[in-house]
Amino acid sequence: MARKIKLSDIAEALGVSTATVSLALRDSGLVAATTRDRIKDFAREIGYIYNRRAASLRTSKSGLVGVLVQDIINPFYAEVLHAIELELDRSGHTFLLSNHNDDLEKQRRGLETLLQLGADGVIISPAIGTPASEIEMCEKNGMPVVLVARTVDGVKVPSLRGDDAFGIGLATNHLISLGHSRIAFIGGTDETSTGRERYRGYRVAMKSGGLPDRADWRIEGPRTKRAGYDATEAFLALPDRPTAAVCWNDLVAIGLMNGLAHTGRTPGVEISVTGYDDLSEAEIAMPPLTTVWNGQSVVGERAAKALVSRLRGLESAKPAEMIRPVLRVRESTGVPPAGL
Amino acid sequence: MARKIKLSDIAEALGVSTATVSLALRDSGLVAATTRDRIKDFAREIGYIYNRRAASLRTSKSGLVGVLVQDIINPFYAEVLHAIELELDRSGHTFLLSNHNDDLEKQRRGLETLLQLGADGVIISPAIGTPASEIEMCEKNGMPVVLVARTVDGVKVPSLRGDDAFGIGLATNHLISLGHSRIAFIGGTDETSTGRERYRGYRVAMKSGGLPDRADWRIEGPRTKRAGYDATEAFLALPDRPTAAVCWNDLVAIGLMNGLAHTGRTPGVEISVTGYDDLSEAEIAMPPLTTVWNGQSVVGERAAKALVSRLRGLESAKPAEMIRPVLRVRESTGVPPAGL
DNA sequence: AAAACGCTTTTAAACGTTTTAGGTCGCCGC
DNA sequence: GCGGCGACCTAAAACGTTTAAAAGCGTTTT
Repeated sequence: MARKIKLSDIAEALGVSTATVSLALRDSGLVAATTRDRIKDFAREIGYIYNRRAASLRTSKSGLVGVLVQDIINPFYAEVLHAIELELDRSGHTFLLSNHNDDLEKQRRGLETLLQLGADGVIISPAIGTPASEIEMCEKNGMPVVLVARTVDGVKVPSLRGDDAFGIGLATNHLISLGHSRIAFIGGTDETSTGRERYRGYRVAMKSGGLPDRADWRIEGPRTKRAGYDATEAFLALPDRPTAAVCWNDLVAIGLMNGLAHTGRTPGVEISVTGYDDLSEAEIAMPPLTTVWNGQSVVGERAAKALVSRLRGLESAKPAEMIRPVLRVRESTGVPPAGL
Repeated sequence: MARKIKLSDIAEALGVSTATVSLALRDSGLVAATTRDRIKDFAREIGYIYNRRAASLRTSKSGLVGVLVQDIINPFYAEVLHAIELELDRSGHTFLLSNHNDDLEKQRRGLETLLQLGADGVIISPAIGTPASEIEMCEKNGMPVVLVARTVDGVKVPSLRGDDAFGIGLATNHLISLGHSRIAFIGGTDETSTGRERYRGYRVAMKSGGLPDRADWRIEGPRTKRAGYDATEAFLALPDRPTAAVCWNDLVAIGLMNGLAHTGRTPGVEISVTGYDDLSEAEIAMPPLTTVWNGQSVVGERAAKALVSRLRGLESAKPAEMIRPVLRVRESTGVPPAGL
């Protein structure tokens, strides 16, 4: 590979100064149109590559936005990310993706790397147990933060997420109105803000429906298909076996439905199951899954917009915003089997 | 936010030169242990943040590695990415993820951004129709490339992928040995190297089993669950309806199985279905999916290793490497129904 | 004739590191 | 008392941009 071409090479070849070249390449009105075209044509011709590190050293803007989530494999995040990417593309930012797997140390390293790279801002779904100080550290160093999907107590940065308690309430009430009275809650953990909200939503709905919210009908666990599948046995062994299960998310629900099917039971007939998120997969699951749309596209889009507006210096008006979830009734829920 | 702290701030406060600080922070043996500790302690105390842009401007090493794939939502890539990340982490590189959705223009922008950022190298699963010149452009500009999952004709960079023709042969032969003679091929496209290889593998297996490889038993399409689901109708309407389907990947296979289930058929009994990839999901699908492990973890790991060794200046010995796939027999395949 | 003006271009400093090529100092052996 | 050595430290240039300030220049105004 030949030595890298730089502004001064162009300047020299064309008999102008680097300042002119720099301005011309950025379409500044300060340089004459003919000069500009001559410079741009020549630059293209010799394959000049703009050096962002040098530029950003000078301007202290990098055009980079970090995005840190728990797990990029989770389709919920994948949908959020897709929306974020679309929006950041539009505003000319490059996005730098990483996952932290709920590992605080890994998250810290990720944020530090972003700081070192001079990222203009970061959108993060914080790991379990993230202290407010971690977020403040970023802000203090001039890297604005926007939170998605989860929140951190005691931090005053924009935060975009679905109204989990309300959403789970929709699913629970739907089951109650079908006639179920024994309803389990499967998957997830109380360690996240999301977790506490969802479980709370379930308990509130149960209580306000005059039903027991028995702690022994709660099965905690990871938030994957595999976890839902693995919970099947525990679910079937529950005391006064419930006739329905409110699942943490669609993945758990689909895993559970597969598990039930493997034991010869038909989800939606013998056992009703609800999911959460409304992944694109929910509709074609077997049976199609009753679930709650969690606004992932809206969350992603607004988060990106909130960050971009902070970058432009317009402090975002609303520090936190809740997206209202929507119930999607399909075939995984039905009336409880006769004779209970 | 206060002005950013830099080396010279530390140097000044401690009455040493920036050179000493720079060396000390990087644990150079050139500075006395006591000085080093004093500097490092002070740096930590005042919250110094290393400026990588400035450093890399000087060293022309960025520590960044770009990873460009078709679609991060696809769990196949997700598993490859996971392996890559693990490996790059180990070698101290930061990875910069992007997807191109098989859009050549988007891929070009992605590569250009990486070049501008001074990425040390890139691991890419090239978009459909990527010309060799695109890859060469990167190489020419000092950014080494490693290909994963797909390859580009006429390019001499390391390339890591599964042996698709062989793998699909395993699945097809498995069906033939169960007694199936009418076998469809569902999903994918001939536009990628992978596509051509898989279809070729199917045809070779059919022919060598003495069976017809009818072109009208091929249903092309996207490589998603939804596409598999949507192909159900077309599959059921195929002339001399096949008793089995070799699917492009697990996603298509699971979609098809769900589709078949929705029409009241039992996959694995009335219709045998094979997948490809052996995603973690395959095992808990309903029914558990017979599929072919595509070596995604191995592909990712070796790709990262190949790139790292190129970065270290040891040109990788083998330019292309094929991972040998493995058949995993589960319950989605069985003997054809009696009376055909 | 000088001043003012508009348009275009240039000069030169700055951004925060790394690294080369010394410099200083104390000590040793003579 | 000097040369040499080792250990530690530093001055200064370099990396490739951007940008504030200034300058050049041809025309017009005063």
